[in-house]
Amino acid sequence: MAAQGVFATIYRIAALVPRGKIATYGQIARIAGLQNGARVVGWAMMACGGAVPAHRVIKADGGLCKDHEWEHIQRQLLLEEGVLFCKNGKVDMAQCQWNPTEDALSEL
DNA sequence: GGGCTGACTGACG
DNA sequence: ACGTCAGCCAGCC
Repeated sequence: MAAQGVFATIYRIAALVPRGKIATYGQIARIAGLQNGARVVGWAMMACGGAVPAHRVIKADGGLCKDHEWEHIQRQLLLEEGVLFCKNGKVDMAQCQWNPTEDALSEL
């Protein structure tokens, strides 16, 4: 896989995230084969154009993108999917962080 | 064809 | 706890 670049792999992984769960940029990057390619993932999400549930991809600290209108949309979508939020306004990663299974990754 | 930028992360001072 | 530095890949000038 990844013949089209890490890009395709990232989309593939992001699409595997089930409804009501979330994953971090770094997590997806690591799965995609990148050790510190979180930026690539973030950029991929920006360019996804809705092709993948980018709203399920958040920062490692449970927060959304620092300052963007997208943050509001993301939070709203996550709430609709049943993702829990902490008092600080961050995602309850302990409950909603996606735990990728080997079976799911084998489809990559 | 070279260099900068970006929805990030983790380590260091 | 906060600011800075370096590392990854693809797209744009």
